[in-house]
Amino acid sequence: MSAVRVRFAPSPTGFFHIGSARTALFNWLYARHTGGTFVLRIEDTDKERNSEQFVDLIYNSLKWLGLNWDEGPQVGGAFGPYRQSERAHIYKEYLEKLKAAGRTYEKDGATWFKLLGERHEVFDDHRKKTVTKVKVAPTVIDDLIRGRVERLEDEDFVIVRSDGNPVFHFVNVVDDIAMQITHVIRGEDHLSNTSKHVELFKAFGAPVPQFAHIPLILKSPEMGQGKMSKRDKGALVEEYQQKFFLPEALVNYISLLGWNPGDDREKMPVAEIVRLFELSGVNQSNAKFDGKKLANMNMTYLLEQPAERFLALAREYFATQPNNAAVTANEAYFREIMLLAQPKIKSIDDLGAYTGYFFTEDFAIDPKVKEKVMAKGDPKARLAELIAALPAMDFSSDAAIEAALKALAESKGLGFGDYQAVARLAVSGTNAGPSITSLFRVLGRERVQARFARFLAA
RNA sequence: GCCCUCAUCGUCUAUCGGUUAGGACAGGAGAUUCUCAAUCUUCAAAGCGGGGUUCGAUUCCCCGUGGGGGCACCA
Repeated sequence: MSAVRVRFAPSPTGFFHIGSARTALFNWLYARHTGGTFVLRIEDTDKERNSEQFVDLIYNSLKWLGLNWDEGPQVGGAFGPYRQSERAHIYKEYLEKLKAAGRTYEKDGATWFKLLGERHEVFDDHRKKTVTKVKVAPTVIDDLIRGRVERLEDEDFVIVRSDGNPVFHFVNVVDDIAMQITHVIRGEDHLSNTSKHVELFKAFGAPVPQFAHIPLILKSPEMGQGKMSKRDKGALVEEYQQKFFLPEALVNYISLLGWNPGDDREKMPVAEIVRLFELSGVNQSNAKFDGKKLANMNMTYLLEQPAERFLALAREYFATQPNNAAVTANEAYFREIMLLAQPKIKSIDDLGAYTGYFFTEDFAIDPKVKEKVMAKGDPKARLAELIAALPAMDFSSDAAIEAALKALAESKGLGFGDYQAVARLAVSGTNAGPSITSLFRVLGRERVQARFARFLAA
């Protein structure tokens, strides 16, 4: 068996979305699993809709996801160039082969691919025009995921437009031949096109690659009906990058859309996915995208990040935030706060909201929380007692603070909770956060004291 | 309209003809806790319909139905 060569061939006509990422991932996984070659090819033949900005986005998204390519733009390879806009001479050469074989003709200024068989005219009432049908046997597609699929390809089709530009079906097949692609792994939306491609491969006398049409990713029920498109919220890889999702969490999640390891495992390191990935394990039905499950996956990854990685991500995140008080904060202070936040947040981009009050005295008091806290007992009195106790309190550790607070509560015949809620509100403006003892210790006596006083005065 | 394709909890999925149809996310309840999360326990939740084949079908076949995709001088 010859070495596996797969390709991911996006067209830079829009943003890079989850569906593209999954197609790229499955190609990459298969290449890595088999020790084959993963080729990146940019299908930029549609001059109208292409943009260099989208080309860069493809590179950036793939790199962010960790899907490195062995051949393609930026890295080169023996079958370049890897952008279709630079391969015109190759298409010309292949077109000549087809012409020489008598498989083309000119009509309306375009070049058409000629199917073999008897011709007859027929009126197509859906398209409302007369078309020429060719009497042919059905094209057989042997698909690694779908099984045997037959489709009647019975009309000649354009391969070079009247403006001289070759069309997708043609360049796609030429490139797959020229780049010696062995497995075409792509979305099921291409299954109907595949009969055209198979006929072209045969016309070139080239071996037909193995096809593997993977199921599509559909909108989640909240997003509506149909396949997920670039316009859907949450559909763009870029969004997750900007929200500082962990790329390995996204990769893990999308690997589970249409594939599974054959047992109950879901969270797996990518190396394990590579080890287990088989095309035969890819299922046939479309999957709906579930942002909640992705978010959960991201959280579980976040929880187990080593401190240094988490801190690096946190710094990257704060660097993009307009309020950069956290960026200029004392290094040790920043570190301590972030490590308190890590086990609590669901996503890196919660960090701003979750830790804001550590970095400014001008933090908001949540009115709903305030109402709730102030309704129970006599919180102002508790706060006054805390203020009185604070100067003598041992701030050296969480345990010391806890002991002091418990002693205070006990001396008044009250519970820890009677002090905790109001203290937290005064010091952070919210009811969510690290333990009150950590809050005291990290903020320090002076800040706590000042915030208590300010809260009482307000 | 024509062609292709798919069909298990709300969602992602397991099941190689015989299971109390399992797991995960989301949801409910509880435990734990100084709050909020996390965590743990627990509850609810599925074989689209109809025919076959078979001793026995979620599983195999057919027909419906429903979903998805495609039918360009887009990719």
